[in-house]
Amino acid sequence: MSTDETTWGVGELAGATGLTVRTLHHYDEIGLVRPSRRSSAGHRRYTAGDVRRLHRVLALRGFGFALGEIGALLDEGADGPDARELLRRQLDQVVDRITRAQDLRRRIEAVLGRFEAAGEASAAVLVRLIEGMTAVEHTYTPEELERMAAKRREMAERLGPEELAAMAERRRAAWESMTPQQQAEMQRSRPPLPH
Amino acid sequence: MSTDETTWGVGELAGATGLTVRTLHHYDEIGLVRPSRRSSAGHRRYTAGDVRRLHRVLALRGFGFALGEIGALLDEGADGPDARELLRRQLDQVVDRITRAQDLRRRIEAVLGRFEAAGEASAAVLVRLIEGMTAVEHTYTPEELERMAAKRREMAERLGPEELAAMAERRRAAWESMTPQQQAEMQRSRPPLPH
DNA sequence: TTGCTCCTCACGTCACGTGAGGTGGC
DNA sequence: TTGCTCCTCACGTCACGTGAGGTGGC
Repeated sequence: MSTDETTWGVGELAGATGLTVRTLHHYDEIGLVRPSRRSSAGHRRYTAGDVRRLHRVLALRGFGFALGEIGALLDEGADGPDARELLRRQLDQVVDRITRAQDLRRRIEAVLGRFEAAGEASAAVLVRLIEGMTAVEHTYTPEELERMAAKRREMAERLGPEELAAMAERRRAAWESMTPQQQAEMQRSRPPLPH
Repeated sequence: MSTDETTWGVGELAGATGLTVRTLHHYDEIGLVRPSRRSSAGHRRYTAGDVRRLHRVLALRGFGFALGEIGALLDEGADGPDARELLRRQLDQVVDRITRAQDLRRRIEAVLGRFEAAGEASAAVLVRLIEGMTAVEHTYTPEELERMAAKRREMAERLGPEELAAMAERRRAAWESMTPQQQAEMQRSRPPLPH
């Protein structure tokens, strides 16, 4: 049995996979995908086995795993990470990402609607609109928020953007008149700010 | 008119906002929110105006803007960024994030289902399942993919995970038997891999 | 004197991007 | 000899986290 001598250069592989050469260098550096050979000039030579490993890496990467996790999954002994658990955690994270992104989307669309309704397109107007939507909401329970949201939707049909901005301004002024302790009190139920 | 002398310390403000002290230091460093004063000992003292600015920053941050964009929005002269455009771009990005996250969610759920149906819970099985789902799909048109997906769903009911893994293995072997040029040819329509 | 808060460096994170300066094969 | 690909440092990105070592007010 002689070993199969077909190997690929880093540029060929980059072209075939859509990766950059730098990315392949990186995977080599961190030990994720190492070319089994080097040419006499020190150039990386990837064997069929290396290419196979690379494609597993890319498949796993497409599922959202971190490079470290991918390495652990591919190199596992009996000790490796619990694959099932890892996958479930991935799922939880994605679901969470979806939820928060959808929430953000609704908020952006709401502001965008009011913003485009406003005659003036200045950044100041935008800031006030966003300020108005953000400031007090976290203070209330979900049910209260729902009622307020409904009320606000209703009002948005009667009031123009300027009046809404004025209201936000009043809320802001109220907030600023509080001591930090009172502010903290109002925000107690609030989780670390979204990222 | 005498200036209002009420000021807040960095710790107070951190407590009230849920930020860390380090975050406030960071915002100071990059010039986003600077305390107007320092105590004789060099401690940061935030005025009501500073606190106001901080809250605008947090409101904008909650809408997904980068700190640099927030600074530009708050400090804009007539030259500042086009707020409307910025907001629209935000929306586009979120919509895109949602789409990709939902797609990933479906793929994870599909693999998770097959994985939990499989008796063996090893990482190797997971890798093969994911490999099988990823490898060839990018080669075909959306319609072909749809047909294949239907076929696969149908087969998944008849075949066990081992057989599916064996099929993935055959696809992989076929892929590896190609030259990089042929592989590139097959992947030509494929965008840079998802991140 | 003991805690507590505050301060300023300064390196680490994650997955590479982007030059900088140089060498080898066609 | 000219291009082209390849090489190895090594700093930059983004929004902070995390000590390290030290000072000031109650």
